[in-house]
Amino acid sequence: MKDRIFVIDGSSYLYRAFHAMPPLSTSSGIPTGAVKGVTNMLMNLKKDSEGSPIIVVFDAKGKTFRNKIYAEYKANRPPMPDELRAQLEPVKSICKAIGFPLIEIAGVEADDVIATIAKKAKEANYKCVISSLDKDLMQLVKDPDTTLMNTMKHEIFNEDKVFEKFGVKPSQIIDMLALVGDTSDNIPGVPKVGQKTAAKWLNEYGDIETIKKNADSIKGVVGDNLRNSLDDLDRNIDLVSLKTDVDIGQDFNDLLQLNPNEDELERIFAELEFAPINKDIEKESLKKRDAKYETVLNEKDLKKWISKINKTKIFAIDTETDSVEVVSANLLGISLSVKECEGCYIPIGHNYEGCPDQLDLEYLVKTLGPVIEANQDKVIGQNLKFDIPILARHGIKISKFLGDTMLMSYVLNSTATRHGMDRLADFYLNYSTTKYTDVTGTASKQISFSEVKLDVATDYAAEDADITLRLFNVLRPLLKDKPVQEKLLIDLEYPLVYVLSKVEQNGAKIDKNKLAKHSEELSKKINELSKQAFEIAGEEFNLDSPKQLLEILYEKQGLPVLKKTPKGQPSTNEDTLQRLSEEYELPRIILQYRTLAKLKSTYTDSLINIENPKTERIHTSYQQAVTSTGRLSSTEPNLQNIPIKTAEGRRIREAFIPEDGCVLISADYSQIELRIMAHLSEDKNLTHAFNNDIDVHSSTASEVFGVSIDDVTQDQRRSAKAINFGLMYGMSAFGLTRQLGITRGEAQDYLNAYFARYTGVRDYMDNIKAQAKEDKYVETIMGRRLYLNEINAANGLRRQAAERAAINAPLQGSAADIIKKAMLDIDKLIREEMKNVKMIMQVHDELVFECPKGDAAKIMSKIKAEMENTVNLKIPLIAEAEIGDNWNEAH
DNA sequence: CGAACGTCGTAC
DNA sequence: GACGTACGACGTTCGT
Repeated sequence: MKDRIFVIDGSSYLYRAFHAMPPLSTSSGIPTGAVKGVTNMLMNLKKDSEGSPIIVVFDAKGKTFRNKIYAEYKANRPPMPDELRAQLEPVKSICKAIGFPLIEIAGVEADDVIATIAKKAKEANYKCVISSLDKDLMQLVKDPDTTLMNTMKHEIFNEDKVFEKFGVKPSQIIDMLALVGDTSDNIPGVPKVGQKTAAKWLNEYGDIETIKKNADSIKGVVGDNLRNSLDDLDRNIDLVSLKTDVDIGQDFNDLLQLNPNEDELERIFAELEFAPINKDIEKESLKKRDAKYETVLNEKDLKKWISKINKTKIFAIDTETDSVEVVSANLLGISLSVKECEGCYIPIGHNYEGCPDQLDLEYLVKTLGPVIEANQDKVIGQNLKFDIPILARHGIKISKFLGDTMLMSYVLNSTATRHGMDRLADFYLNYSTTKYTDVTGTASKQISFSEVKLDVATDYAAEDADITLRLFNVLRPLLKDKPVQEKLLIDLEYPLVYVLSKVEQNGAKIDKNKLAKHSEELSKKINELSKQAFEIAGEEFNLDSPKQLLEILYEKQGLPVLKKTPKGQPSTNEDTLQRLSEEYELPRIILQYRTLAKLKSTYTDSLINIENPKTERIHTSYQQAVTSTGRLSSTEPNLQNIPIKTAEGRRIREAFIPEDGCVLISADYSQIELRIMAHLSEDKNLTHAFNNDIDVHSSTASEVFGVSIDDVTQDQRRSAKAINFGLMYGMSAFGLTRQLGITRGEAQDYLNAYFARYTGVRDYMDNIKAQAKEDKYVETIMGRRLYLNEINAANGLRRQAAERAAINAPLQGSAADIIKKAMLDIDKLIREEMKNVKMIMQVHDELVFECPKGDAAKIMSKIKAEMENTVNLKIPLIAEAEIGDNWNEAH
């Protein structure tokens, strides 16, 4: 048996790439996302194939023999989207230029060509690997020398694997497909028969002929269906059986040659503005195997790397630690990379049976530390907000850096992918990284990184530095094409890394006793409520289980079903229970139970648990590259959703306290998103209200309800407030109906009245939607972009959701930009003239500080002024600040 | 037994 | 289906 040949279903690659990739395009607007995706996949396969022949097959236009058998074949296929059609020819050109033979035969489907090639390969003594997961092609695996491969996962479908996946042997695949049918090809199967049933029958009877003979012994509706479908089955078999005798128009041996045309490839890449990708993929195909990672264990090797750092223009750094807690993690090692595919790991804290001697931490800090510090403007990393403070605590101070790949990716496209390194490597480099849990294990079997053997640790850690460097080299040119976003990155996000890091490390002090006492009280009330609920229900059940709850409420108690969840279950959410509780006791108790259980589990208990034993404060982690709009998010704990609306909830805020002798200052932007709406829309009425410091909701009420501002009732103001908020979220009349408990007609009247008075807002909303449809993105005042892939989607629901996001993102995102800038400005103020002030929290439009009692009034007014002057809008920005002995008092 | 998903509820 | 952005607790389901 000779070597393998690979066969690619080009059309399926194209569709997969089209859906997997973001809608990239050239500067002139030619779509290129799918081309890039396919190119990456081809290059990847080329690398994996180790020089074996690769053949690419495309579907050609025209009716096939299947249309003769069955006129409706593929009749319901939607046409290829224009954006994809435009990328078909470039993909083919690239295939040819890379040198892959390309087959496309009019009136024959790609699957039949592939089947024919597989047969010819067999005759020529080749193994055939088909890069596809198409279930129609699975029938070919009946030959042990033919396999299918999931290229992304390097998973091979042989006979065993097919059986595992489909429950039948490859030789039974045709029969199974005939029984089940195929909605996407418009082939009707036996009604109510899916893969499971078909597999059951085939395992029992062996093949479709025997099933037909025994059709009478199959019971139930499916049995009837089968007996009614017998005529269709023969036709289906003909439809799903692949032809292996297609005239492929050329000699098989000619297909085994690679005919690359590098000049042509370069030309196409230049035309598609792919230049950097070309280089990287070429390198990629060479280097995954060749990457050289070394462990630095002695002074001589360390000196070598020090020299490399001094000579290079860019180097990547990454740290390994024994914990993810920045304030207490111990450094276990540092990895470096100065050149793609090269890297080192310098362990200092590994500790296991037989571990070689490592360099001393003190020595490392003394020798490497100054070199890193002197070369800090060459430093790049992935999420340096973690590494910089760790290094600083061990004596290596990096006070500025060249780049952070996580943030680069985030400003380029906040929604293209998540921005963890594993995802970025996959997305931008088509590289599958070694995962942390691959070397440490998971959960109960997890070991500390310090126990990971040095060779394994080196491969993992040095790869991290290497990949960071490679990512940087790919991302930097992409950013050069987007100077506004690059500026946002360098002027806002990078310096913010230091501020966030400091806020996280400052942490917030909590009154644990107070929380514990509160928790105790909650327990008692929760127990009482549970008892009451069980009494009414007549049995005990888990109040936390929506499933059990709906059985009790709707089945046993027979309450009316007012609303269902998206999955069709009767809903038990707050809204529904609220309405039910007007008439019934049980839902009212459950609502109370929920409120208290939530407070206890999510807040009191969890805050106590999460206090850091070393600092006796809680240190949240701010995520700088998570939200689509540019906001921060906060985890472990989430400090951005601490209760405020109810008195019981506010008790949690009372447990956030200052150090002895200090107070808390809370400063929050007043109506910042509405002000941005006024700024962006230049709406006369909205602008007037803000310019004259008129309460904006009262002002809106006065306009909408046509009364003088002094005559606005509480109820009118409440309605106006709902309208103002709803508008920023793209809310419809329906949403307003629910919010205010008014009729649909009334809600529509309100909205009509609003837009009649606020024409600037109306025009802004229309314009931003139109602009989004044109550009596929919207921008904030600082040029942060949110790409809206679904803004032109055929699916109305998704399209409308994207339209609402188009309205909301510039408002929410601009507010995020502004407070981020305010944080930088205030941090500067703190460093220069208020060293005794700590910034300790950010909650979207609010900043919380801790400072000595005596200076508080002065500090507060400085902070307020800084926040109000951080940007110049067409309307004034107002910050409201207060001082308190706990967060509840200060806010 | 852990990962992934669904439902619910908290914030701005 | 109908209001944007998040995180997390808890239960359930699914696959190893």
